[in-house]
Amino acid sequence: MVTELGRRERKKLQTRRSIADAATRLFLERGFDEVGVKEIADTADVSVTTLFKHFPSKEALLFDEDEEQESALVEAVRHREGRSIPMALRDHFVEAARGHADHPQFEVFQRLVVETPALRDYGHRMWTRHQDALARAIAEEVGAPEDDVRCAALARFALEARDVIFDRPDRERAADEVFGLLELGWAAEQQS
Amino acid sequence: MVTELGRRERKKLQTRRSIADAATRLFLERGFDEVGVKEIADTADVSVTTLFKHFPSKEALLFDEDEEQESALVEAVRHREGRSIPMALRDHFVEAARGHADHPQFEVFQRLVVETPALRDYGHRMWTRHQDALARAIAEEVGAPEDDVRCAALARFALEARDVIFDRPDRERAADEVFGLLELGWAAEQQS
DNA sequence: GTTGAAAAGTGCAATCGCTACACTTTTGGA
DNA sequence: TCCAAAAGTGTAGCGATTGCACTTTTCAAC
Repeated sequence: MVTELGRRERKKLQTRRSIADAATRLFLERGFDEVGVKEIADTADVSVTTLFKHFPSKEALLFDEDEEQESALVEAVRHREGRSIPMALRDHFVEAARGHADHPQFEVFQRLVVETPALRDYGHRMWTRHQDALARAIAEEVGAPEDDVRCAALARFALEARDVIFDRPDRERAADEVFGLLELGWAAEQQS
Repeated sequence: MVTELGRRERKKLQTRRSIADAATRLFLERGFDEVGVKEIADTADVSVTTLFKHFPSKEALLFDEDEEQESALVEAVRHREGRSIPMALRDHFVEAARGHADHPQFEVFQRLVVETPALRDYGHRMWTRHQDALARAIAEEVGAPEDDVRCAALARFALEARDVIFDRPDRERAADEVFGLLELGWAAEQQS
């Protein structure tokens, strides 16, 4: 079902992109706190009002399109080929980290986020938004009630694990240890 | 070493208290977003400048003095009388919840925090600040290096556990399940 | 094709949290 | 007694965000 979007939608997406692009470029060049929304709007050749019609906050300008992340998490739990759920999630994170290692832009992006408190917080909040979706996927996978506590906890822990692992030198080993912590407790009282 | 603080310190603490009290009262009466810092300052009979000399942000007005929480966490890990660390933390949370159940003011306070995104976020950020201290205490307890990954992960998970448990009807059972998830994985590869 | 309503964009004024600045008052100790 | 540090004040201002009234563009029904 390819939704052949008309000129209107196309233009809308276009201005949205041009705003996000301008913001990302300026932020990377000079730092989040050193760039005002006015300047971003000017660079993208739109009004400040328009900018805020497209994005709910200054921080949101940098975190665009993370719907893929959520579905990727859910997929990781679903198609896991015999592995336990914690191990499947571990692999998912490790692979994602490897994927990012390719693009050198990502390194700079991460650096900016980590070093700017406002962005660090916003990013973390966006990330943990996936908790419910992930918990539901896990529950469905093991036939538990949708709001099972253990599933919710595992989802939350897995999402938090990313940050714990992130600032370690050897991330792969860190991932092993952190998810290893969840593995046994999860296996007990659980069929898969 | 009782620090006999002089008139100056006493007055400072006094204005600080009167600001915090005014803020708390107004927030509880009308909601966080419905009260401006100007009004709080006026109520406490100080200038806005003075208010911000005592508190770093509007949110901080409600979360005063949580240094006790950190030491309580560390103590829970230290004096645990044979229990495993996850179980000691579980008990600590359950007891804390029971203690709060006594004061009915606390119910209202919690309600305000949970229902106000800005406060929810701020509270969570303050809470997770304890991660490092807790992780160090755990590491010291089991003789692991100060920055051990498993210790850091257990600390983070335990702190996050509070929120997972909070909105469940039967918090005690929820605590059992959530910390049970950590128990086995922690016990493996660990002497205590 | 024309037209009319919805959607996209604009510019301005205002709110609100927060900070810098220059200033007065208070206070504790030498 | 006196002085430097600390506490407090008022104003002016910044920057993100919103509401409002407005113009322009676009789509679709007629």
